[in-house]
Amino acid sequence: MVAVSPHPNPEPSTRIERQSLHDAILSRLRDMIIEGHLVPGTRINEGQIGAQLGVSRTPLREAIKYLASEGLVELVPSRGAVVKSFSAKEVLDMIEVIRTLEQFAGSRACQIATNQDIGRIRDLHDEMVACYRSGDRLRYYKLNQAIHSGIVALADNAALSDVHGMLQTRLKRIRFIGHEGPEKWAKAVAEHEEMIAALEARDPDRLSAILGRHLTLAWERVKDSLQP
Amino acid sequence: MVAVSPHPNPEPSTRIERQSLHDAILSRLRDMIIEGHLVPGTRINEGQIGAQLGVSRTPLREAIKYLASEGLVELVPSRGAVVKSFSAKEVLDMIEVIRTLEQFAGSRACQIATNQDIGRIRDLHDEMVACYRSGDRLRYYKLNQAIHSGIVALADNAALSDVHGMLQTRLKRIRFIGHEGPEKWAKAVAEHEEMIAALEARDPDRLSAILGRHLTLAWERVKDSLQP
DNA sequence: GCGCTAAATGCTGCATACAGTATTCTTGCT
DNA sequence: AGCAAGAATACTGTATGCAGCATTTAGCGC
Repeated sequence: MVAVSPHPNPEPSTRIERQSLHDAILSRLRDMIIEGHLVPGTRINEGQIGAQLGVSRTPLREAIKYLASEGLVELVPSRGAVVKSFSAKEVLDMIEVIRTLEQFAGSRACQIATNQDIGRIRDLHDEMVACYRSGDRLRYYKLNQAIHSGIVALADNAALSDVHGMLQTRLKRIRFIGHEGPEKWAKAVAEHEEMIAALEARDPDRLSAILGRHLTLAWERVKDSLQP
Repeated sequence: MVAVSPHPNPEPSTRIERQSLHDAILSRLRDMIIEGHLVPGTRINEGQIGAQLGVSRTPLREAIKYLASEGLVELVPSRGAVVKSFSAKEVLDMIEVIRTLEQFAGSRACQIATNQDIGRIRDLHDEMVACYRSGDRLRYYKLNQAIHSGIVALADNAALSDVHGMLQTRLKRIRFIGHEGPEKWAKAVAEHEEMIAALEARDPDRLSAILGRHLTLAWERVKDSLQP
């Protein structure tokens, strides 16, 4: 059983030719993992995926090595790459590191962000709230991520954005699955509102506290859908 | 000018055949970067390095992609990989993230580490002090790193160890160069002693404070040898 | 029918070959 | 001599081929 895609032979529809092939393969693979087309625990068949993407195994293997360093796949000697599957503890660990990073970022942001920077986050937030009201979950999800990345970016620390982005990417698949009930969703939106307010008030302690709570909620949202 | 190695033709002495070729190439490349044989800013000539290592370009390129994700090299389209060079701000940013991570790790360690775990860190510390007294800088340096990684490991958080290790790796080259004067070195050793004491006392606040100071010292130690 | 062994298949890991692009060198001009 | 344009070289990016290992399948004995 390979189960690489729900569509066994879905025409090589999504061929690749834009920009750098490496980057293109990379994002396609990431998407396939995040969206669940590549199920955790399954081996990546280079021949098959290569054919599906319309590239030879060489650049595909290079992209896989990159993903391995990102932690999305695991390299098993003589058996190629396996889509990494995360235990509940591993997910919790990631969330706790993200919490730490975002709290640090938030404090910095309160110090150095310009009003304009904060305004841009507020705009994203307003847009996200609109998606919440209209029930547009996918766009909500994207904007949610953008806000968190945005706050981290306000800290103006490349290494911070790097590691935060890496952990976010690892979690994307988990978050992508989880669909919270209406109460938790409402709570999440309310917390976001508080976050933005604390940021606008440039109150690092308040921002830190609310970010902490928010990530605890994120954990509660996904924890039940995970293996021990 | 390529300037890949100080020795233009140093016999292909260090051929590779052990374990997984991928891992072997990876650590060789990391060493070459950390030890300065591959100077920041220079392009990596796949043919030359491949010949030097005794492997073809294919697995070498795969390893390079891995290093790119680790942030040790940068991929430039149609020009291959360039050894990443870090500005002073980037280094400072990394150190601040490491500080945040280690403080989080330290707090956790105070809560969950066993006495035996802490004892092992103490042993490393004692060994390091011995190297300090005997002036064995290289071993001191290695043990220093091991202690910091060890404290992070005590937090029992894989994601934390991951990102901490990644940033440590990026900084290794910088640290490798910096040779502090006797006063700063003595100060560093004294701080380490305090760190271990705080850990043994399981006092997270004290440990956090000393870790913070220690990393500030690390910054002061290297900042002058960096470009703006 | 069940388990074991051996052949056959499939896949990974590495090397090589080739095409396209950047870089360097050369040549001719001012 | 200095500069520009074109040729020659060198290197990267991708595909393909082949050897070795893993897995599956077929055959055989019990």
